[in-house]
Amino acid sequence: MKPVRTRFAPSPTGFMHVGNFRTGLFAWLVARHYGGTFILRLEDTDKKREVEGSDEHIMKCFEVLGLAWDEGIKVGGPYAPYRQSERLESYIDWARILVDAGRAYADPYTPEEVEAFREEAQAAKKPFLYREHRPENPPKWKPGMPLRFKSDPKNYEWHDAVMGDLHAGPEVIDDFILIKSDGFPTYNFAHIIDDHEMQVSHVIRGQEFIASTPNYLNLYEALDFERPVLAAMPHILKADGKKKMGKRDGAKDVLDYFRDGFLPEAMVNFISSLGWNDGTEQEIFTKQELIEKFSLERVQRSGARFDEDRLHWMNGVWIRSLNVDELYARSRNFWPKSADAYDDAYKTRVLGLLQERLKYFAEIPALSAFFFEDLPVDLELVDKNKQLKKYSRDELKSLLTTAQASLEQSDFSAADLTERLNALLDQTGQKPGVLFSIIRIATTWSPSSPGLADTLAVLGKDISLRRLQASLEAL
RNA sequence: GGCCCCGUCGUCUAGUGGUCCAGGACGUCAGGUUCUCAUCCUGAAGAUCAGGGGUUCGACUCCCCUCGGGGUCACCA
Repeated sequence: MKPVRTRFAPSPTGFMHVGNFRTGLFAWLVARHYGGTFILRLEDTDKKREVEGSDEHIMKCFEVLGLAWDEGIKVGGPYAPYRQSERLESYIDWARILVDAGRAYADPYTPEEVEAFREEAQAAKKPFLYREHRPENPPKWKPGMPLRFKSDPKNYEWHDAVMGDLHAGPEVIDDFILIKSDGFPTYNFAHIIDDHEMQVSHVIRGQEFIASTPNYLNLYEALDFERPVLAAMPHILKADGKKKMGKRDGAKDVLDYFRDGFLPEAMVNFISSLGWNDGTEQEIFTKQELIEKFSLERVQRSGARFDEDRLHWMNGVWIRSLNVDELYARSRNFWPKSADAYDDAYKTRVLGLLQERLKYFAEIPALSAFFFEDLPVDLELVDKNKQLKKYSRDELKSLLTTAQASLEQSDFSAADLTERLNALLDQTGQKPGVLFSIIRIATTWSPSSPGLADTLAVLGKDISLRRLQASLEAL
């Protein structure tokens, strides 16, 4: 078997969304699975659509999710350069070979004339086929003129690693443009030359290319290139597709998720689960497991919707699986301004309490606010509380006073706090629903918080007692 | 419009002729875990396998038709 070499070859036309990225991830997985090579190539042959900075963006997506490329832009490799705009001579060379073999010719028409042909076909409700207007004596081609492939229409059957056996008739094969008048090759031509020169073994791309595959097959023959393994990836659809699951993808920028504090492990796990599974009931996969178990044959043929709820759940699973120190190291950029005054040890303890209720890091400020600053007294928390609203302010105050007396004696270790809180239950004859609720509210003024004893232990004696006193005065 | 691809719980999916009156996960709902939120545990609802015809002793699985969705028909990728 030939060495496995896969590539991801995006065009630098904007940010990368989850759908694009998954294609790259799968190509990466195939390479790693077979101990092969993963190439990151840039298809920048359309200068008009190019968006500055997208190459950096693309690379960052891979870097941030921990997917290294062995050859490609920035890192180089034996088949450099890996930007198509820097490989122009190569395309011209192959174009000349095709011209000399009588398999390519100059397109003598103006864009307007071609457009007229197209409209004609449209009016007749027929698909447009340039070859029906193939000129009899085309001028000799030279750079600056559009060059077309002289196709040889025929039936094709081919195997797609994902879609299975596919076929198409000669009616879909046409004389497409090889080299544009600006001297740049089209994707249709350039990717075939590059894949051949770079020894790419698996061409993994979106299923929108299925329709043009017969043309590529025809070109492979004209060039006498070996066919690579072909794999068409189904699309990822919008989550809120409702009835009109129309528009494809619509997914967010991959980096947006990273900015919101989703873990690379979870992103890779989740994206790979969109359209792939290993046939067992396993849901959580490490990158290593993915590498071992992945196969194109098990990729789904139908499109998948991007369900953020499921991503949230999965990210939570990964957050809970990390130890706190590791988690803290990764969460550094997500703490609120008010946390600046506190040291790493304190924030790590806070994070320890947040860990099991965090879905992604961007939630940290909202969930941890009361650990860093006194929240305003909000009497509604008391008045709207199902248990507390049955009691008068004086009764509640009396409970707090009793608690205050006991807590003043505490060393504020979680163990001692737990013991005292339990003793307070006996002493006041109250249910936890009442006693703990009022203490929790009086020390956090937050609608929710981690367990009372743990929260007080992290808050510490000074802050806890000070807030208790302030609340006593405010009630 | 031509050609091509797809169609199992709301969502991601298991399923390759019988072990499926269809299994798992997310989500939802209910209950439990000394307060809240979350975690964790238990349970429930949820898919006439898009519909209709065949083939077969037997079909989610094979064939045909219909419907629905998507892709493509660029000097874009």
